[in-house]
Amino acid sequence: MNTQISSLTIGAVAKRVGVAIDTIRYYEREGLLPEPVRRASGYRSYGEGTVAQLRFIRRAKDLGFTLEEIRELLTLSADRQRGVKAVKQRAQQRLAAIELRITELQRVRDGLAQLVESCPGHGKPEECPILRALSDEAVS
Amino acid sequence: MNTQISSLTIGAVAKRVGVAIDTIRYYEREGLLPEPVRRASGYRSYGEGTVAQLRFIRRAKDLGFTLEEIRELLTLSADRQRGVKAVKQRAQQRLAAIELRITELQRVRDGLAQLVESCPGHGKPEECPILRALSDEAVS
DNA sequence: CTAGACCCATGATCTAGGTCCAGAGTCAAG
DNA sequence: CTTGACTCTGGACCTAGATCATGGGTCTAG
Repeated sequence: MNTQISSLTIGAVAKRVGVAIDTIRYYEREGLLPEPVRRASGYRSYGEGTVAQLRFIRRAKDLGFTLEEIRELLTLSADRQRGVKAVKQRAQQRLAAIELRITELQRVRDGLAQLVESCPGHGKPEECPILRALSDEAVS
Repeated sequence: MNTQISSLTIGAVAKRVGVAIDTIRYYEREGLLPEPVRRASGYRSYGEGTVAQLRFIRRAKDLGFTLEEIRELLTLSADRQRGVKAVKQRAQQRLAAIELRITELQRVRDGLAQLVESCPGHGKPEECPILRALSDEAVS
């Protein structure tokens, strides 16, 4: 049960997860990874659990969580029972933030698309709708 | 034609545009605003043109242009004839980048929404689909 | 003429998430 | 036992877009 099956160097972990060595040490400093066991030489020694945790971190980051939020998720996930509820809440918050951002971007896209369409692509700068829109008041 | 109608201090310009004084000086350093006329005291003296240009910058920023891109837009808009075409191209590029970003975010949203839906919000952490998804391999 | 608001230049600091470097020690293959 | 790859710590540096601090000069209303 308690057997230390594998012992990976930081470089091996980095390669498996596809992340830089410096990033691993950085996450450790930032409290996203626990301080690993050390060999006599001072080298960090990792097990497979670290690989999984590191993948967790990268995936959460891909979903747009900040490292701060991920640190919280990790704490929550360690809390059996109460953790799950809180994790779901955080995920819902993240979801809402993403949806808001999408809506914002769609507004921006629509505005910009209209400008691009209405610009002939030649003529005087003062007749270019894009430049006019950027210079004029109304921004909606 | 050449009359210096108004003479605004940096603070007055800042208030009109709704931007910090430091930001104006920063834009000047970064080459987004021309170096203004100075009073005998060394105070910067601005006309209405600067207010318009500053609003241009803020609006472009709201559309997601970087300051670097805005600097380019300003240069292009000063180039009569050829400027307009290039401006339109930049706007189209920006548009494409925004659309790509929207698509990416939609993918992320869909993934996260599915996780949230499938999580009961209670139970053991190892049964929570959110935590499982973050920990497990498949990321799609 | 003075108080308080404003402005000046210069350089440091901030956020986020890392990346890079120097100088020294360690490991493993041959 | 050497050589080359790897790792260690501590701290500096990076991007972008500002923001803040310091210590001083200026403007203007009363």
